[in-house]
Amino acid sequence: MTDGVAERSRPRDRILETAQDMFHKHGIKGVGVDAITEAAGTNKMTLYRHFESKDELVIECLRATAAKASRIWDEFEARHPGDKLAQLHAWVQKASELLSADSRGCDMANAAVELTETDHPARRVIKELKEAQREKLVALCRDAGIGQAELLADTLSLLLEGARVSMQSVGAEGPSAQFVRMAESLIASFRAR
Amino acid sequence: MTDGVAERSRPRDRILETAQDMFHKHGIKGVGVDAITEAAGTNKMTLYRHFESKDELVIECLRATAAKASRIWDEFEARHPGDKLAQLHAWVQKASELLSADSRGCDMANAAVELTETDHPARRVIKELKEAQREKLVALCRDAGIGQAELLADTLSLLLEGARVSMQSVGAEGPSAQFVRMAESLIASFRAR
DNA sequence: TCTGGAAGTTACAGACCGGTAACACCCTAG
DNA sequence: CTAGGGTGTTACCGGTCTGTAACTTCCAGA
Repeated sequence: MTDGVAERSRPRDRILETAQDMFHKHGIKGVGVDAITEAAGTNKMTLYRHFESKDELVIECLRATAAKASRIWDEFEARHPGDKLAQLHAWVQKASELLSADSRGCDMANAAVELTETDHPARRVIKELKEAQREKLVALCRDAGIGQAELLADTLSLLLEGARVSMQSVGAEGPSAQFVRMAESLIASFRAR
Repeated sequence: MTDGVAERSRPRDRILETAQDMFHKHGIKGVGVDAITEAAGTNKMTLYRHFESKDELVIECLRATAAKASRIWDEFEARHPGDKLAQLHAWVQKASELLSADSRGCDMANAAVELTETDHPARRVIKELKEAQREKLVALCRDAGIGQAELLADTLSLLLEGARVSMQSVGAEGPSAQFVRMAESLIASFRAR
């Protein structure tokens, strides 16, 4: 049967895509490799021929997710070429849209919550990817002409991260409902300084 | 052997305390009931005589955690009786202290991330407890004489929630390092309106 | 048409999981 | 001293987990 994953792509790609989706929805420890391969229309042996372990698969999924996020940033630049302030507003808008569309939050943050072993191989990858995203937002704020760019970027980061996790515990009608308002008035106040 | 849990309390109390600690450190799905009972210096049968299932134990742990948090709020009132603004600053201070002391974040939010089944019995408890905490912070902001009390409370909530989860993915040197500064300047700007 | 590698199949190992049954023990209240 | 409830012990159930072995099937390219 088809599972939403294109049937005629290569097994490795199907596994990666299916795993991303299932890890996102059910958590990492909430999904077994058997379930992934079945949903991907393949089998366990094929998974282990392409990924040396479940942990390795998790890491590849996180990288893929980060790559998708990166493509969204490209859209900002494409839609508002050179206009960094407009891109920052677009970031807020897009973040809000993703919040409404999906209540399971950020895969990397969720993974960090689930994978508690301090030496888990995925942890350093999570940290690297999150740091890269932070750098990007700081650069965007700075290039948008904001003075305390790091502080604004970090505040926006925490707001979004908080909105994503709040969504999962109290739902969409909780504090996260006001995210856009908070972010926009924050940007305004930083621009006024 | 002793495990930090008082040896001469009742088994039920030892189990509850140990489970809280282990769920907090290693996550819910990362700890088995065997490990809990062993660390609590008792056995599985005794656990199941006091709690009808692991899920039920999880719920009791969350309630206990919320009760501890509630006691912290009592301290605010005790230390700054009647002075709600001082209590709000104390809230910021205390939040920051807890952030520094422990990088595993909020048990309820973490549980919400781990327990993805929408009908999991713990989810409604999490929602109730989180909503109660929200109410408290809103009331504190309002009683401190702040106009848009709900908005400030929700913004502070998201900042703290974000700081707690950011801590787990990027560490203490990430955006969460600026939490106090963000919170205080936010309070100041709300007071100025 | 032949061949070699990728993919599928089945079965299994070994560990862990939540939860239960049956029974022995101990300690305290009467 | 005795009875009984709380507790400890051991063994087990059925299920799930990650990961592997051995074998078969399929299909594309030479």
